[in-house]
Amino acid sequence: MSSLAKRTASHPSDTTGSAHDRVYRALRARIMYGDIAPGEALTLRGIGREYEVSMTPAREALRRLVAEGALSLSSSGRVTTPELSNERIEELAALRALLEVELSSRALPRAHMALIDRLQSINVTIAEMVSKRDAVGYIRTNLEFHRTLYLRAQAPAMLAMAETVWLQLGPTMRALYGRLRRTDPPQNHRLIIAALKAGDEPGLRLAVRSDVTQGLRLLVV
Amino acid sequence: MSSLAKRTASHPSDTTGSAHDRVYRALRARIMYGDIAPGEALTLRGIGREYEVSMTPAREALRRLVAEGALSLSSSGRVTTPELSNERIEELAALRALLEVELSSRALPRAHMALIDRLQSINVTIAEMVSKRDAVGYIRTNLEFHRTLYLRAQAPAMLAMAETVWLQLGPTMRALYGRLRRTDPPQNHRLIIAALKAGDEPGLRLAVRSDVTQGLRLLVV
DNA sequence: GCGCGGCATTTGTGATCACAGCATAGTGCA
DNA sequence: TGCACTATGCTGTGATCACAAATGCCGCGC
Repeated sequence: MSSLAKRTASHPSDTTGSAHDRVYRALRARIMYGDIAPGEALTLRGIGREYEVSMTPAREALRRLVAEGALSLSSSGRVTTPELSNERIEELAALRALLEVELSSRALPRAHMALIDRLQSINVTIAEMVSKRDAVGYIRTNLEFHRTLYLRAQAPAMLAMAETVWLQLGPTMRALYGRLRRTDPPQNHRLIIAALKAGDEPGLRLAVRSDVTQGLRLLVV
Repeated sequence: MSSLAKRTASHPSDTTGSAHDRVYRALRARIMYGDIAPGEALTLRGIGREYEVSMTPAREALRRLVAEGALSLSSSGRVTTPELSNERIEELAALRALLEVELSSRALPRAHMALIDRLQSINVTIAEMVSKRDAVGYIRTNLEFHRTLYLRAQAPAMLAMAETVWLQLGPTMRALYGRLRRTDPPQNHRLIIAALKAGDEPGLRLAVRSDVTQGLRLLVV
């Protein structure tokens, strides 16, 4: 409901590229950052109306997101944002651990001071989001922290897979960060930065695994 | 060329489901099993003519495959099967190792005798494909071996990711198995089966890693 | 023989439409 | 008052068309 209003207001009117791609990017960001609740239905004509395109580009954007696992397709062709089972959440968490530990490990030898500064600055923004109770902003900035680190791994295919997992967890993540009350500082992020500074690979792997796993553990009811 | 003729002849006319899904499944199988050479171009109208559908389902099938990384999209919208760089091949091989070692490890405690028998029988078929010099059949049966094992891991999201990697490597695989001349028995598969029988997890991880990595090493020119 | 410019064809994109299936709300009956 | 059924609207599917851009080809000039 509120997301509908926000959505229309906050459209940056990104007119670059083709229509279906514009719709795709907009929806992808909204899903990955938890702006859409699990179980919400998306219709072709609704999307088309919202982004001022016809059904054709809306359909392409939706099907692409379905192909990436960001949306689920009912047997009758209806598209909704998925409600994940506990087993699926655990599996996706395991995938995050597997992929992101490897990515961080590959990024470690290339981590200069400039990168660490950048990560620390992102951490400050995360703390702001926490204090503002901005769930979407929190998720977005948190993932930006991870992406910034993993970009140094020079492994585009692996990073793409990790982002696909984030996308699948997006709608569920919102439920998580609504649940955690305490204004916790990103403690695991500090451990990650410390391990990067020290060049401590085992420590880095452990810190990344903890950061990725721990939040999602709250989700498993 | 020859694949064009074979394609038309070997269509099992799978009429189940919607048109775009039928086209998608057919193309996906052909790509994954190396029936299409790297760099080959696919056109909307061409696919439509070939599978007797209009441009709309053809476009959906192609875009879905592009979303999964099975096909690459040029800046002008042209769709071709990708020609992978060495870095990309190495990265995908690393992904295969990462995912499939984990999958096999999860499958190990659930591996009954029936599964092992099944794997051995698939191995026999692989040997037949090798002796028949049937590259597509070899790749298909080889992947069936892996899929049969990983299905026991009860990790659908992880298996889907592994299959996505197979899909991305598909067109390149054909070039590989055209290159290896010797009629080698699937030695690593024997090691995998032996480790399964013995319940030897470290041995299993090593055998899977070797099997996945070794073939692709030949590809890196 | 080789390179370059212009044209015809092919290609992807997006809009629109007809149609069939599904969901839901409303109605009638017990 | 409760429930079953029907009908209306809504949804996805696939075909077709108009359009613009890019490709590839052919011939001309050097």
